[in-house]
Amino acid sequence: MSKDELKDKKRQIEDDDELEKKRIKLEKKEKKDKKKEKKEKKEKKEKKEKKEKKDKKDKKEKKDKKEKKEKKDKKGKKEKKEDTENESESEFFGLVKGKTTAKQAKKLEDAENNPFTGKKFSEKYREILKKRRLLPVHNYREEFLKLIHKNQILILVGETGSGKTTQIPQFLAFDNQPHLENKMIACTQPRRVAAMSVAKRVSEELDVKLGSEVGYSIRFEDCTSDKTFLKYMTDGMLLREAMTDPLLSRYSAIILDEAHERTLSTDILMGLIKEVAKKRPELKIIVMSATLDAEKFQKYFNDAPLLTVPGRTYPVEIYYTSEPERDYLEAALRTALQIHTYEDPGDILLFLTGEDEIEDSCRKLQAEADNLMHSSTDVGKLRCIPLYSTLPPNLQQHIFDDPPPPHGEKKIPGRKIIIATNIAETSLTIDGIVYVIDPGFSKQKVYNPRIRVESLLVSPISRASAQQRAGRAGRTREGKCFRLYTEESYNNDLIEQTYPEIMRSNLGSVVLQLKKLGIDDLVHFDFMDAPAPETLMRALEMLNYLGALDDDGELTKIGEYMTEFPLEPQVSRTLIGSVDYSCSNEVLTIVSMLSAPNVYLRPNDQRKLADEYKKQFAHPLGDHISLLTTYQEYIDNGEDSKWCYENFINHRSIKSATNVRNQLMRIMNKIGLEINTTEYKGNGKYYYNNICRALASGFFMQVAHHEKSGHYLTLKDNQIVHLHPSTCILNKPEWVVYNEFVLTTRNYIRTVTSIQPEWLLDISPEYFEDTESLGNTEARRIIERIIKRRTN
DNA sequence: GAGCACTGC
Repeated sequence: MSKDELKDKKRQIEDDDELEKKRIKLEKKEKKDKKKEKKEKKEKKEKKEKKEKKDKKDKKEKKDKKEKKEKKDKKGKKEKKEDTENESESEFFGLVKGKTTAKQAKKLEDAENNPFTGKKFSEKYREILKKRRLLPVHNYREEFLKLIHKNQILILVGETGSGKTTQIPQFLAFDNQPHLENKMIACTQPRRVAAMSVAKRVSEELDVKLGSEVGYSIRFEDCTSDKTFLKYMTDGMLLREAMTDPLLSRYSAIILDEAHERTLSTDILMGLIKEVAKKRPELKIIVMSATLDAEKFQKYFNDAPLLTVPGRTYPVEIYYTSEPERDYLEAALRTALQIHTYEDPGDILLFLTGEDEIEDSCRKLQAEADNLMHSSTDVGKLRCIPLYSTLPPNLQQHIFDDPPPPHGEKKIPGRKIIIATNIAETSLTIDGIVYVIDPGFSKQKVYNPRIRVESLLVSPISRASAQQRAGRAGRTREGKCFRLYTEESYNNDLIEQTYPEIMRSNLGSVVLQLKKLGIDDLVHFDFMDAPAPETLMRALEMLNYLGALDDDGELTKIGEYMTEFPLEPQVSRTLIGSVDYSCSNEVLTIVSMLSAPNVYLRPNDQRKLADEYKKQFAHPLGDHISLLTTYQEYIDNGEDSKWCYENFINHRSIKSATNVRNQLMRIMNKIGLEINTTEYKGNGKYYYNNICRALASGFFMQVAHHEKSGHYLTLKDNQIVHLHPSTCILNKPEWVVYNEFVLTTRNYIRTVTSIQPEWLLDISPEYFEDTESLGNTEARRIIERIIKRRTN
């Protein structure tokens, strides 16, 4: 095991390097291609550029006109007919914007030259085109066009394999012709990889280079140019853009894909876009979803029409248990062995809830299956493969391995079983799965606004999830899904849809974003599903204490700054505050480390050793300083992957911290926040003191006091908490700030740093001066004593 | 003396 893991680790590092190399190669290649193209296209380009310049001028004029008009419209609510008339004048090979037909588009697609580039179509293009036309969505092109001509908003439901994500934006491009107006079509995705890979695919389908006419935009990477008219992006990225351009004026159309996933960003975007639609009647909006929950979307978007496109999947037979299962783990493993013994060849996908559970089950099942194989000549080999997000990518790759070869004299074929978290329900599709085992549970985030704690709870899944899971069995041929609950339970106990994230989260950053978007009345904001009022109140209250909102609920200067950072409010407040404590350079590092996934590796069989290595970074003041030291050591050692490996540091994680750090630093420069540092003298007392004060300046609402009774109590909520065992703090300091409250077997506070109570009163007198709210605690009496001393 | 469903800016 240990050797394997070490190997895997090495491989992981190598993989990273290889990726880097590949990327460089690609970049080089792209440069070469560019040169070639340049030669070939010089003449054409020049002509085109002239034309484009002209067009741009025209467009600018139009824009100006438009803006003027919009202003007028605001005042007098004049009709906007003229606008659309102007735009329909621009022509695209005889296709009139907003009036095109599928036949016309087909003709352009079949032409000699690419209508978007003027370049001759490649052979590859024609091959792909043939396949594209076999996609189910293709039969609905005309219908789609008719609907989008007549309506501003369209709901489109397409099951897996319909081709909606790749085709619909292209269908729209021929009709909407954003390139003629220097505008873009945006298509949002909940995940980065999806945005990247779909953009790549579509650029091939349109026979253009990725990043030119078709591009993508995700955090840390903007792969677009001024030619781009079709942009795939993460939903969070579009939301970011909306903060500086609330009318989304760069876009002529917006497609929200995977809307059924109801991420925080999609939900906010939906509310926002509904508003923008009123102000921009020419903006086209398509909301795409995979489930049959379309009615809700229709209703929300003022009874928008619905287009349903069938998918291309195979039927899946569903089996329920006749009695409820007491122990879903035991039942899952039993079912897996039964399938392996009695069912036809085909791989299995088993859904469990978390890393530990998966690793345990893998071991158990592997042992039992091996036993079975040795004791019976009718059973083949079973290979168990774990899958969860924190698994290194090279280990994740095993899910694509071939099943084990036939075994024994009877040549019984082998089978693989993938034991996965919810990652296999949304993010990753695995082909070749024929059997799905669904115990009906997943870990879900829940938020308790009363004690302001988010935690993960194993909870029953929704019917929509159950359907999604079952569907995983029918991607390559007919499959079977074994649900480890009764049919009655499915119908009566499971909820229809998982509650959207917005109803299960701390809304601090959401509220801040909405304020920045100019939404003043949050309580009456048109959410598709409104969050609990108490959650909103908690968020407003917190932002007020942080100084991001004034007492009237208006965004302050500090609040403005905070919205610039892709960070939780407490964290961005800390970063801004650190400038005043002359340590923004160090705090920048700390918050970047907090943003990255845990950097400390702890391989199962080397835990003690790993802990020993971690101690070299430990600092008596607390874990935040340890993070700082770790990062500084990493930099001092040349950002070396070997050094990481030898010191049990996750290279990928710490590399992502450097990425985040660079981004945050750019933002600080942009808004004019100084990057400063306190001179390190002697034992560094002032240096560290300032850092701890800065931490308290953002996290003063997350303070715990070590009471004489021996345990820590959080201030205000008076929860009994324990220092998380991963902490580097040995002597329990009397006062601490914590980064995270984690609720597992006990209440833990994680990533903890020692502070002084006097600081708290300096930082936020209004939060602490109301000492009654601190409860009947020692902490309260100490605070009261300090106040008294100060007034004297 | 223990964990971390999954994402995103």
